Amino acid sequence: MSESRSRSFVSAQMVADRAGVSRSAVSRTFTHGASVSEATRRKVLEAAGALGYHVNHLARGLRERSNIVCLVVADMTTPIRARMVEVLTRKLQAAGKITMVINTETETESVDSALRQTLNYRADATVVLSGTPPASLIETCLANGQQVILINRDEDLRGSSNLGVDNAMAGREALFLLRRAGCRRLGLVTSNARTASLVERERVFVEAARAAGLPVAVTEAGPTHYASGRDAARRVFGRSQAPDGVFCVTDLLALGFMDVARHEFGLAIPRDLCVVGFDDIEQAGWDSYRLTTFSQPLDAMADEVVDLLLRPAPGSAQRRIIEPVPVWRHSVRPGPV
Amino acid sequence: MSESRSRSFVSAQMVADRAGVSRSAVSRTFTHGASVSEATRRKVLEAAGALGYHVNHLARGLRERSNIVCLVVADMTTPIRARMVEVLTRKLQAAGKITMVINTETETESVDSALRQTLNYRADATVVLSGTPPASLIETCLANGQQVILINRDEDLRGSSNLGVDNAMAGREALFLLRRAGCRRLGLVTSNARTASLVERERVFVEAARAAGLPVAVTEAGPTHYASGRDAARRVFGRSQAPDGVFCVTDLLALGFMDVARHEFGLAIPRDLCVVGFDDIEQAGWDSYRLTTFSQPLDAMADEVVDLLLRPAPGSAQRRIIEPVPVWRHSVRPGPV
DNA sequence: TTGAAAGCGATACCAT
DNA sequence: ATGGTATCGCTTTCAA
Repeated sequence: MSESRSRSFVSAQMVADRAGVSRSAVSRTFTHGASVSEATRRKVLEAAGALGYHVNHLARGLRERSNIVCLVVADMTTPIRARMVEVLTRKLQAAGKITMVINTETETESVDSALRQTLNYRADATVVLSGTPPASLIETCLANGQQVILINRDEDLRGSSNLGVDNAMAGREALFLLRRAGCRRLGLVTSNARTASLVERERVFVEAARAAGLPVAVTEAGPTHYASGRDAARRVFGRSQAPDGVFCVTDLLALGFMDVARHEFGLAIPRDLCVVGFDDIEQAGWDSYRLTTFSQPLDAMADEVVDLLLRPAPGSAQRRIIEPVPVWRHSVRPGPV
Repeated sequence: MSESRSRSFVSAQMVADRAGVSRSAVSRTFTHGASVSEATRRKVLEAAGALGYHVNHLARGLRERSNIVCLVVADMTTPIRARMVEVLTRKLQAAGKITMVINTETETESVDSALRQTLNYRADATVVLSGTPPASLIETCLANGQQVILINRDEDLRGSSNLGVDNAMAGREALFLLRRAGCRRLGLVTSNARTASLVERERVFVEAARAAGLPVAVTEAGPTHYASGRDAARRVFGRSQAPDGVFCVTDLLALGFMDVARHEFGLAIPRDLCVVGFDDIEQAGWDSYRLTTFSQPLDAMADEVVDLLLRPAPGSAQRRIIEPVPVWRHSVRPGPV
């Protein structure tokens, strides 16, 4: 009867009518591990197929978990972020979750409204890749039984789970690499984003260098992009005392830095200049760059997120640090010239 | 009372109880353009704030549109795809929609299950960026009142709206550029993906060249990635008759191609070799490449998608072709040597 | 195994 | 302007 109207979703009731069974039978057929006779099951499946029935997860989510996970992210076109989104959506999907992406566009824009959306859609969890959510809102998410997972945020907000890479290690290791290459005049290039991760890499690198008696010229460029790396290089090599070893806190910065150093100042890498990056984006491996850098173990991080989601005890908010892995390529000499 | 239990979402009823009004009043307060007295409104808002209430969009979606849009996409880490996803999520969000991302991982993997998810969550529309959905499923989506928008798919499936760039124009223009540069031995590099877009660019380029009396050596590499461009270059320059003008159907292919041509075969670009790409990914503009290419008008495409969604007459499935815009950089000479 | 019925949370319609 | 009620589609008791 009512199926003829089309142009609207088909419900379990319609399937039940057509199959000549009760609405409950239909529900059971699609609920894993429910008891239905083979005969009923077949009838239901047949009717469902004919009608094009699909279980309404919205309605299902009314009573239990929605299986929705929100991803709050800015700067999605950045290679590293794109990879994070890809890995997360893929692994979440494999775990039976569906991902809602909330694009906060700029790091500064309020994550606030994003968190609210997350609440509106009754997401089981929110994964924050960008920005700093206000503590009060996190409180609200938690109070509503929603998990909050912060990635590379380091803000250490109570109740939220934190996941990040060991930035200190990267800072120390970068210094080690440059010193081993015999670099004497060190430089550090960072962006004006000043996120906790970036600041930490800078701090450790500079402090370790200072401890070794090597001062570091710090250059703060614009946003964490290729163009900022270029700008930084122009500034750095315009000065009298140009560095011969530079740690760029991000691959994108490093790539822009290298291009200007080479094409505008005629520097040979790694002969005249050694460069270390961070992230190991795909482009870092391209023949024109062959950048020595640190790879973020994205798979491991995504696995951890899924694990956190599936874990029965969400109360135990924790902080997990994952080690980045050094990737030696050719932008740093293996030893002094 | 019940608010103390926490660990569960707060409902309109709780807010109503606390504010001492009816559940309807709460609903009205949050429905745009409903009539509530200022006094009631204030009481509701106050209670809602205290309780941390957020309208349940899942429940709302039970009766009317869900405002969910599904994005079916593979190969998300690819710069062009990442940008598409970014633009779409951003513009959809601005239009009051929320985006669900379904990662189909590989072009070949069944878009089938993705479409089903879309149906499960009662998405108002599905935007397909990758893969070829089976016609029958599209049928089902449409029958359920869901819009289907295919981007750069060209499969021309009945009922779905199609959006794409003018690949023929790019093929023709690429040839024009290379001929003007005085190239005599033409080459074309494509991937084994053989999507409609890629095939079309190839077809038009080759046919136009043939018409002009210039044969084209076609090289089909692996997937549409940087590594495939490198492989192609190795194959192409290993042969006796190396080309002096090449159209790579994708920037990623072009970049890999350029790197090998330069670093492994010592070719100077554009002196010894001219290269044209397609997509205008960010890296194409980097100093190491300065690739002449065509830019996909992603903003316009996203606007069109939003427009399609908001349009009252979804019955009129249409096909919109948008012109890519040539981006002249330095991988092609302005004239003969 | 099966069907009837009670929610889940919100909105639209109807009276008031 | 306000409150009561039906309804959306599903899952889950509870009886039979």
